[in-house]
Amino acid sequence: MLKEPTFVPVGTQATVKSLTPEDLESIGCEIFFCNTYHLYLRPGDKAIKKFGGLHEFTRWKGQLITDSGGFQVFSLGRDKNGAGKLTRITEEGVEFKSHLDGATHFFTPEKSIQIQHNLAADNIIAFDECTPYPATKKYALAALNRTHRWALRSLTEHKRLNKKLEQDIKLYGVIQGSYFKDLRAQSAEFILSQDFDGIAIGGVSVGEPKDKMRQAVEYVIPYIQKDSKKRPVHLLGVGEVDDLFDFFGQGITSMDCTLPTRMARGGQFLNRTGNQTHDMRSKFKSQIMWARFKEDQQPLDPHCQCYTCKNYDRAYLHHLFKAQELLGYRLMTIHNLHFMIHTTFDIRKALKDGSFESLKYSWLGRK
RNA sequence: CCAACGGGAGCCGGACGGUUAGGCAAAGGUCUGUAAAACCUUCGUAAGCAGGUUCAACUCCUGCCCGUUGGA
Repeated sequence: MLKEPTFVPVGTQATVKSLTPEDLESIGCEIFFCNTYHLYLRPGDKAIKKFGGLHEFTRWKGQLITDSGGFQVFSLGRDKNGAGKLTRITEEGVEFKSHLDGATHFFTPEKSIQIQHNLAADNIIAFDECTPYPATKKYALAALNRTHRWALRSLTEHKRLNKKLEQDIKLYGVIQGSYFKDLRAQSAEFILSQDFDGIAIGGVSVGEPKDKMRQAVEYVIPYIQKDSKKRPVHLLGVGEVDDLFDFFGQGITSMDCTLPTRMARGGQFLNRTGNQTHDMRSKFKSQIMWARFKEDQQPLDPHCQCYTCKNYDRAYLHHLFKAQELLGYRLMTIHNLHFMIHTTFDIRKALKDGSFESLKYSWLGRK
């Protein structure tokens, strides 16, 4: 489990795209996030179980956490370029149409937990519904209550399997409630009252404005801070640079996000000094393919100590991306993850020695 | 010298007597539990040259130029 603020890279298909476990280790990565739905479809959780689980399969020595498939209820459930929805939700569970071959699969909370035990990450997540945005209060409430029932079913199945398989996997329950203060409160109280090993906050960063996202999280902060068991709290799917400061400072212990790795593959790199702007969304990022970097001999970020910045300049990265060379993706992913993880390390340190507020202000220019 | 085919945007390229397919490249943007090495904008008023036919020519006709291939 994660006791200190931790940034969790996403490696949906049992790989953080383009990186080896050694790369991850050298970046300072302690844990990454795999996906139940994707690995169930391919190569199949049974196949991974034969190898002794994800650790053996991937050769990754650090921690792992698997998502339950709950996010795919949302992401596959929305129309994508008119391609149509791939899910159907009932009380029993969720029917998925595989994005790979269109075959129908049915996920229940029990099934998600069974798959996750087969995958055997250190930490797993209860099956939930990531409610779309915007949602009516009526729908959000119905989805919330269903997610709570699924949480209990997940918990029961999880305990049964931990005992049966003599495993010590940790289960996170997920707080939902969309953007409604009372629903978030209700969900926080319910999830916290149950015997989960960890608490997750879900249903944010699904297309809403940033201030709404921040507010939805802040609705539940008081509850998690009062948790007598002092359990770790994972914020699902959040991880822009300013989010690290906003949430790690308030008791969130971990968050995962695809953004640093996905941005890297699109040529965008994180840096502290790149943009003269107060817009947090673009303040810390630049695009290596910008014409201005064609002959730039500086590293991506002059302050960065990552492998990429210590060895290569922007002009080379610019070239690699223009030529769509694979090395570019790898070097850029190393940089962006290093940036997120080491910024998180700085936050850890600052929280311990009391300098957090000034560190945050120096980055964001606000409290 | 003869013959066939061809000549279009920075490049590739289909269609077609009337509204410039589509790519690539270029310049920007977007993304928060990865259907994502993805997606979205913008930008292209171009037709070897000279004439002709036509209300209208990238398209049809004539000549020339250039290229490829084959032949003498």
